[in-house]
Amino acid sequence: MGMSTLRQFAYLVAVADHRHFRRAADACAVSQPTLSQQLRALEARLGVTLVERNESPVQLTPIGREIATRARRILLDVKDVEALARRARHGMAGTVRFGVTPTLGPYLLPAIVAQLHRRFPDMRLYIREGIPDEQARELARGELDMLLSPLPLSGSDLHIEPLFREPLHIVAPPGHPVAQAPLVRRQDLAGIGFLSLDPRHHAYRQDRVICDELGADLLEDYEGTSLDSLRQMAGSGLGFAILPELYLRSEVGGEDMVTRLHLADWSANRSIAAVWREGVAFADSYRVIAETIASEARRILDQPFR
Amino acid sequence: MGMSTLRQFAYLVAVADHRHFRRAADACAVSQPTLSQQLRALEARLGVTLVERNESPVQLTPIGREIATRARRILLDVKDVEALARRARHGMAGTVRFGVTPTLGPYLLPAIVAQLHRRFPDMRLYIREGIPDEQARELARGELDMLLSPLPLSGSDLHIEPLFREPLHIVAPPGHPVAQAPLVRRQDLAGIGFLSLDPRHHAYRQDRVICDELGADLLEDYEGTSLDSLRQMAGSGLGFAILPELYLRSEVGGEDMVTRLHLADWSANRSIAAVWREGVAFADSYRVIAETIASEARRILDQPFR
DNA sequence: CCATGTGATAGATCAAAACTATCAATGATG
DNA sequence: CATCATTGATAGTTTTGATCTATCACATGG
Repeated sequence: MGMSTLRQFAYLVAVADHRHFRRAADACAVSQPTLSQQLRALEARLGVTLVERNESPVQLTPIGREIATRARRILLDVKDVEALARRARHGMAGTVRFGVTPTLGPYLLPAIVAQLHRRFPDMRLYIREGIPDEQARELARGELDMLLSPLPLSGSDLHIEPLFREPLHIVAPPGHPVAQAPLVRRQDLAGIGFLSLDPRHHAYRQDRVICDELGADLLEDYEGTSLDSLRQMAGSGLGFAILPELYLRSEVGGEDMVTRLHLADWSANRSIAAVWREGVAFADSYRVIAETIASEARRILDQPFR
Repeated sequence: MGMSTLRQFAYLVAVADHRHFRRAADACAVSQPTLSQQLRALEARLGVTLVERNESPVQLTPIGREIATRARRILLDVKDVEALARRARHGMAGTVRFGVTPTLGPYLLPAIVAQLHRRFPDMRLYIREGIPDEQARELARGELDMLLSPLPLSGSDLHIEPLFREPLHIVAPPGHPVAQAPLVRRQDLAGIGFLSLDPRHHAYRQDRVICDELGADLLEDYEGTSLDSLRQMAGSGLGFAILPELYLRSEVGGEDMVTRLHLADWSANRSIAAVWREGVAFADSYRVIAETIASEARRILDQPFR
C-alpha cells in the first residue's frame, strides 16, 4: 500500500497554478501524459476527484483546492529541509545536546550561546547541567552529544579536548581574622574548615586534595548544591570555600558576601575540557564549538583581575 | 535534480524511532538493505550525515535529529491530506466558493452555514455577494463553484436547480394614506412611486414589470444598494418598495419603519435557484447544499406570517 | 467542415526501489 | 582465545513504476 508522492503533489500544484495540463507539465519538466497519469494516480489513491477536466481552463474541485493548498505547504516544508541541509553542510545546524557542570555552565555559557547563535543561526544548544561522571555515561550512551567538564574524566571511546585552565581561589567569611590579614600564607590555613559541594562532583574531590595539601579541614556536614549556595554559606561564616575564577568574575556570582584571599605561595587550577564520542560525524562542528568556548574563556581570564 | 522522497523521510523517522536498522526496516515492511540504501541516498541528496553508524544503538547526528523531526511533521501532514480525502469521499470537504444575491444571502444564509458546518465539518463556504448575472459569468469561468440566485438566469452549460418560490410584498411609508386604509386593492397603487435597487440587479427588472402591471411609477432617481437602504428610504417617505418575504421575516430586516400592504387581488413571487456548472465532479455535494437551503427556506416560509 | 487546442490512452523504455545472498566488523561467550 | 551472534554494508538481480513518443477523441471557433 503506497503513499502519495511528493512528485504527485508537485504536479497537482502545477496544475492549480497553470490551470493547464501542458503548461503545468512543461513547468515540471515532464511530458503532458506523465503529468496526466500521475495526477490520475493521485486521485485514485485519495479516492477523490481533484480536477475538473471538462472545463477550459481546467478548474480544481473544492477538495482539490484544499489539497493543493496543503500540498504546496508540504512541498515548501521539504524545500526547507533541503535548504537547512545545504546550510548545515558548511555551517552547523541542528540541536546539539550539551552537558555541562553546574560549577561552570551558568557563568560561562550564556555569552557563548549568544555568540554561537549569531554565528550559526541554524544551530541550537540544548544545555543540561549534571554531574560530570554521570554525563560522561550519558554521552557514551548517545543521550548527549557534547560535554564541557573539568578533568580528569573517565570513559572509553571519548575524544577529550582540553580547552583552558581556570584558576581557583579561596574565599573566607568577611569577619574572619585570616580574611583581614594583609598577607596570607599557606600555613595560615592549617586547620581551617572548608565547605564543598556534593561528593559526586568533581569539585569535591579536588577540594579534598587541596585541603589535604594545605592541612585544612574539609567539612563533611555541609554540602552545597551549587556554587551560589557555597558562597552564601561561606559568607554567613560557616567556613571557607574554594571557588573557580569564572564564577567569581561573573555578574551572577561575584565576590559579595565573601573575601577572596591572596596567597603569595599558593595557587591551584582546574582544567576544563570539551568531550565527544570518538569518530562521530559531527566532530568538526564540535571542535568549532569547543574553540569558541576556549577563546571566550581565555578572553575573560586574560583581563586584569585583582 | 531529484527531490527527497517521502519514503526516504519515513525510513529516517523509523531509524530515529528504533535506533536500529533491521527493526526500522521491519517497521517499514522492507528489507534492511533497502532501508540502508535509501537512507544513504537521502544523505547523499542532502549532502549531510544523518546517522552515526559506528555507534550501537545507532544515534542520529544533531542535523539528523532536526531533519527527522521535520520529516515526521511532513509525514503527518501527508497523512492529514489522505485522511481529509477519505472523509471527503463520503461527506464533503474543501472550500466551496459560493455566490449569492445581496437580496437573499444575508437573510437566509447565516442559518444555513451553521447547519452545514454542523453536518460537514470539513466543508467551508466562502460566500461572496454580487450581481447575479455577473456571478453567472464568474461561475462559468470557474471563479465560483455555486450560485444562489433568482430566476431567470442566463448562461450556458449551467445546471439550474429551482429551489423555492419566495413571495414579494409591497411596503409603504407608515404615514401614507394607502398604508392606513383597511383594504388595499391594485388600483389604489396606480401612479404611486416605487423605489428599487441598482438596475443591474434582478430585483430592478422584476420591480419594473410589477410597476407596469400595477400602473405604478418606478422612480429612476433613487437606487438603493441593499434591501436595508431600500427600507430606510421607504420608511422616510421617499416612496413605496417591493421587498422579499425572507427579508421581511429576518431579524436584521424586519418591518420596522415601513408598513406592509395586504392586497387581496394581487401577489408576486420570485423563484430562487441553485446553479453550478454542468457536469462537475462535485455535483452531488452541490445538490446536498442546495437541498439544505431549499428545506430551510421552506421551513421559514411555511411558518405563519401575517 | 476543417484547423486548432485540449487532455486521455497505448505501448515501449528506462530508472528507481526492492529483494536475496553474502560480507566485514564488533562484541559477547564458552 | 576461538567461536558465534548481531549489526549494518555491499553486490547482483528482479520488480515496480515513472517516463517518453505517438496517437486518439473531443470540443471550439472560424
